[in-house]
Amino acid sequence: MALPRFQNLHSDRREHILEVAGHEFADHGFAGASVNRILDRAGLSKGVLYYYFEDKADLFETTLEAAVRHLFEERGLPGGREALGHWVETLDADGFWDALREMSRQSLGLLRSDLWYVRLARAYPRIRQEPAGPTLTGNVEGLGRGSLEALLSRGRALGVVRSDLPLDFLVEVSAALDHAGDRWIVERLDAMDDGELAALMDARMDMLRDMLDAAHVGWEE
Amino acid sequence: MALPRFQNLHSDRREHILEVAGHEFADHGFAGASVNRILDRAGLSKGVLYYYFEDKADLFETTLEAAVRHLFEERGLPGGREALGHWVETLDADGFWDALREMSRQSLGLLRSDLWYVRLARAYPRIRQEPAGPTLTGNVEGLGRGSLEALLSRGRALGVVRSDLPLDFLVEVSAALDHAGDRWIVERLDAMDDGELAALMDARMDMLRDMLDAAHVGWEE
Amino acid sequence: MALPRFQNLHSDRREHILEVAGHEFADHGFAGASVNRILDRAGLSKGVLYYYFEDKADLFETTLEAAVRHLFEERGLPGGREALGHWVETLDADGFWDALREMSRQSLGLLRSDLWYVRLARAYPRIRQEPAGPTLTGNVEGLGRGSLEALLSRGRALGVVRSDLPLDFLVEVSAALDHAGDRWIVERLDAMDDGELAALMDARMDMLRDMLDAAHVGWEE
Amino acid sequence: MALPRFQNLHSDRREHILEVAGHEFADHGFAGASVNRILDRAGLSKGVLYYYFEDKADLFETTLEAAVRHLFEERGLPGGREALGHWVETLDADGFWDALREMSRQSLGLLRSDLWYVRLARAYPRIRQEPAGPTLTGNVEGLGRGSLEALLSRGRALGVVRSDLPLDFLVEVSAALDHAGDRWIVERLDAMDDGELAALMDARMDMLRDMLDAAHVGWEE
DNA sequence: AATGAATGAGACTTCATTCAT
DNA sequence: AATGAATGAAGTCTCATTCAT
Repeated sequence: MALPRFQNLHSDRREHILEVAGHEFADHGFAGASVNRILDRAGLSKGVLYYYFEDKADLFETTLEAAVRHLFEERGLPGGREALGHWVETLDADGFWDALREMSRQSLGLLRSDLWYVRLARAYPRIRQEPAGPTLTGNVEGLGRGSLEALLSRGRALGVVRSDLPLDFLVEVSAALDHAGDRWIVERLDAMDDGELAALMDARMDMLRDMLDAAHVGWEE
Repeated sequence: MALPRFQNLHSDRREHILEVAGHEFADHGFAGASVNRILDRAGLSKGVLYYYFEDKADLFETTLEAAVRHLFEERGLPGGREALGHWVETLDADGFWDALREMSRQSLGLLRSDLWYVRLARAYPRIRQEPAGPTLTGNVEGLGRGSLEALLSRGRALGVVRSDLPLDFLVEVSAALDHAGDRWIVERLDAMDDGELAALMDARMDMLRDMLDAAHVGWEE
Repeated sequence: MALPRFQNLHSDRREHILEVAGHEFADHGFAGASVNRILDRAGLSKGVLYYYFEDKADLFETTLEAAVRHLFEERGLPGGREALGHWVETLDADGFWDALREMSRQSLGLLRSDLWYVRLARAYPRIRQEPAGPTLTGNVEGLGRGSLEALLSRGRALGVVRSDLPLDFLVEVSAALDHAGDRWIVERLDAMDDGELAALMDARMDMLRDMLDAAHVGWEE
Repeated sequence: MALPRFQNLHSDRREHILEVAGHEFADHGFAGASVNRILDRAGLSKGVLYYYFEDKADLFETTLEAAVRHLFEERGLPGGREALGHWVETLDADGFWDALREMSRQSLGLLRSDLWYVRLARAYPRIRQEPAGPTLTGNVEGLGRGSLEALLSRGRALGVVRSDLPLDFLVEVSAALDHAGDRWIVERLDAMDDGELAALMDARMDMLRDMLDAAHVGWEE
């Protein structure tokens, strides 16, 4: 994580660095991103990066974490795992699938945005798979998928999500399905009318529910 | 695609080049792969690669196509789209889900292998998403996902696969679910006993069937 | 010069090689021309070039010589220096400037052609100046500028060309003026009407005559 | 043009880079020049060139521009087009041909020099014609031929230079004649005594005047 | 007589990172 | 506290030429 001095930086400058880096990583992935390009575009000297960050991986991690924080704030959710947990615990069995639907809708909504942290979040599942990618600490990794994991965990406690499979597995597979659907839809966004879009979104949601439904039972963790 | 002379090469040597390249691309993706490393490991001189291939992208494409061909042969399936089509057409409604289960099982079986073409096939969905990736011809691209697409298309004709969503969408989402499940499983393979493995495999299959089942209707393409 | 076996080649094939090489050298100069590209385009094997030619420079020299020969034949002039000399000796003082005018006109006429030997001849003055260019034997070099040199020499004998400066100098300078004028004109050919073109051509010719006129006297060689 | 940091470089070092590059380009042209060789000879590391310049073309352009600037300073002329214009406007009809003679003499004087900027200026007309040459901005291009063009333009205003042909044409043709003459002379410099040299120089000058003289009239631009 | 596979040096360029100031 | 010049390895690709067959 960024060296402590980074926090002492004027917040405008800090944010600007993160923005430029966020776009670069979103555009080119981790390995493909160019530190030089980031520095150029941010109008920074070469040395400054290594003054504030350990290395490229550290910059990426810091940027990603900031992106997650921005996303939480954007949705009116308090940042951090704890606060998220509180929100999730307010859900009851009746509202559960609606909450999931809401989360699913947001993931698509994000696709249209050009905000750096949205773009980075969108690119993250891809970057995560890069062979030469940075080894992310559990912290950022957890925050990134925290919403979904917390939600499903709560769903299980409420008895509406299947418990015959490991929670991790469900999270992984649900996220993949979500992202694949997003990608497919967004590529054809211009060619679709609102009716088709709504139908696809609902179908994707139904798929998720069908997959996760508590009708399946039996796995003990 | 590779210059014609590549086909005239002694098959051992040809295969060796493909193997080395396959491992490199599987390990590092397209952009991350190093032509120099491939050349070194294959014991080739600096310039020879460009005697057989147009460029790096051509090498990748050729390697990928060879991998697909190997996979077809491995499974006892005749190569090429036509032959695949014939096989798919022999399926009837009763045998359909079993065929899908079989295909799904195979995708997992592949994960344990260290054969270059298996590793490359496994890495392909990831490479495909690289921002600076090579633009693949529809040919290779099609062959790679041909099995699943042909299968689902047949399933639809048999009335067992839902027709309320675009076929493409189903293919994309099914493949993503398949791969995500594979990845999760293979990372924990050593810590699982056979019972758990079988249960997961079946669950993944059930998820696929639930998603694709013809119980959902109404989308017109 | 090309190894003797080159002459034994079937004339169609020989001509084809020269044509492809001629275009390549005309397009890219000597250093910039790619032997590989020539070989590819002519459908020849790598080895064949070094079977018929010493090296790249030899190929260039041979091609250039063939181009000169073609040009002589095209103009209905017999090839070689001797024959040219005979033709020049038929000129008398009255016809001299007309012959020069004719020669000047032809140089422009050549600019419109896409024949390989014309293009090569056109490119030659440029190639000649390349620092890494081939050291040309006096033979080809002489043939290329032979017409002009013979003509001016004859003009001197007839008393119409100045003898106060070295012949070589006059040849060099006249050729440069000719080529520079050509280049300027051909770049604007599409934007000129026939009247302007004729005026320029005449002006260029007058310049040449003014430069060369025997009114200037006194240089002893 | 060179990245701004190049201007901040210590002037010795800057000049040294330009000198090495100037010699290299003068010796081998643009395409033939080797960036590696320049780096080696200047004692620079492999990457540093791209820290100061965009690419090879940018290095060339920068070097050329610096050469032009040096030449202006050398002749005691203020750099830039404006200043040149002022000087030219001081000429009157009587002094015009003397000024031209002076300029012509200087062009020969330059030929003896081994200064990098002189050599580059001398090589420029050749480099300009390279098929794969860099596309030069009008700025450098203009400065290089600015003197002659400004001079002829002034000559026209004074009524001593012919106006029956496009100014561009006269510039192009005069420059070519000048260069060809220079080249011829310099190659034989050692074998000539002062009298011969003076005679040739005068003759070349007379040729130029004969060509350009206002005795010819009628072309409207 | 003719091939064509193979060479390896060298081309231009980008990279993440360091370090003296 | 912060800079920015400098590094040098590695990147992909092209080149003219050779040589065993």
